[in-house]
Amino acid sequence: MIALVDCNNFYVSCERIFNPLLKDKPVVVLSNNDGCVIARSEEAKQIGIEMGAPVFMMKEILIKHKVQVFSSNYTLYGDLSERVHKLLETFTQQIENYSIDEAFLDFSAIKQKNLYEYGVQIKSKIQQCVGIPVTVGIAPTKTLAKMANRYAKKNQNQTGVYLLDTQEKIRQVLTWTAIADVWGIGDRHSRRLTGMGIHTAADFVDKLPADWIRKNMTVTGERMLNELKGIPSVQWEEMMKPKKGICTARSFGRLLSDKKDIREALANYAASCATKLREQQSCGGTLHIFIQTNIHRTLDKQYSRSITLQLPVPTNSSIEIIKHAFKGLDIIFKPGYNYKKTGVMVTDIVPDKAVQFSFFDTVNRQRDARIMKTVDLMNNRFGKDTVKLAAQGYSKKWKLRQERLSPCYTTNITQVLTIKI
DNA sequence: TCTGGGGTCCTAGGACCC
DNA sequence: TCTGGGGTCCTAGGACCC
Repeated sequence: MIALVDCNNFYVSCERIFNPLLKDKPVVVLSNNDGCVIARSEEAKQIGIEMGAPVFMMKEILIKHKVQVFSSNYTLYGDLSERVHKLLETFTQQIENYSIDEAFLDFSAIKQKNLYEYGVQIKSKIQQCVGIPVTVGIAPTKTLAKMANRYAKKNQNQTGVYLLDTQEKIRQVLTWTAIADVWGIGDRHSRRLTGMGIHTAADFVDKLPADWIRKNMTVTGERMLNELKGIPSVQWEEMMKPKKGICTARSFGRLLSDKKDIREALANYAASCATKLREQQSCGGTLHIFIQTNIHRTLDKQYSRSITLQLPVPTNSSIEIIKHAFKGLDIIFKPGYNYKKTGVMVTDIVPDKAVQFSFFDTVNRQRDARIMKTVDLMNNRFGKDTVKLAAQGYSKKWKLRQERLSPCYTTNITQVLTIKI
């Protein structure tokens, strides 16, 4: 059996740990730049705030119901996520950290007979040690575990733990689950399927021939069908695989037209990509740089362009990646536009131990690697960007709007001390 | 005035090889 | 009337996830 442990309204729950007054009140957390709603408490869901809704369209309802609003604080959420995952590791050896707020646990080696009880133990342990409420769904496959989890969440009479261990229970939940809510069914497929009279997961299993699914929904659809029938078909990914693409891109807090400012933003995003590469001990061989105006401002002149640069030698040095990013920007930047966003994507990623050097290389790579290692060491100890390249600048005209940011309670010592005083 | 930021996998079709 | 039979690699685009 497989369990899916999912943190309830994760970002909101994180904010609540350190601010108990938020309990029982409608709370939302916003996307970068305070643009959209990306997490909602139960109370916020009930008054009709939709996932992904732009904040400026929700203003009235937010004020009317005195909704507590927070900018997203990924430093805080990341740290709490790590604590939850660490704790889960004490329950089973085989664990897949699926996302910031979810993990799959393989129960096949668990001795305890009563898996429902085991689920309850997990739930209370995380509540007690981290303070985050979670829901546990247990079933024979990942897809069914997802479904069991959702069932436990949506049914008030459930305890937050649901065990799908008999054919009758599986049947019941398949009938209860709308096709659009099946893991792996997105907007496109759900519209197509409901148009054909497939409304529930049970319809999908009963009414569609396997070869139709294979033909129209590729092998992914076929796997889903198996999973719903109780045959495990989705791969188990124990180890974190190194990323094949790394991207840092942000909308600016306001529109920018000065190339200097965009350069500075781009330098920071490039440095961030380089840091992520070093974290996973990789180097990137290809760089994609892009800039774009704000597509929502229909009256503005629009421009968007990207460029792909082949690096002479794969690298993870911030110095080099920033240099090449600037070269790309020089080619694609056009003056006279209001820019909204820029970004860097790195692909053709290889392990840093397997870099193919060039006979004609002019870069002192050993020296740069030592510099980067030292910079990382200092930044890990004293905080992000304690040491950075001059090109990353200080003006920060591009920086995010974060008007309602909570403190980094668990990672910033000075901040925490200040709060205590 | 204001609309997020990351990722993955799969397939079809083209270009090329012997 | 008949027009080979394997392969590989790459890219763009679609669909999905959180």
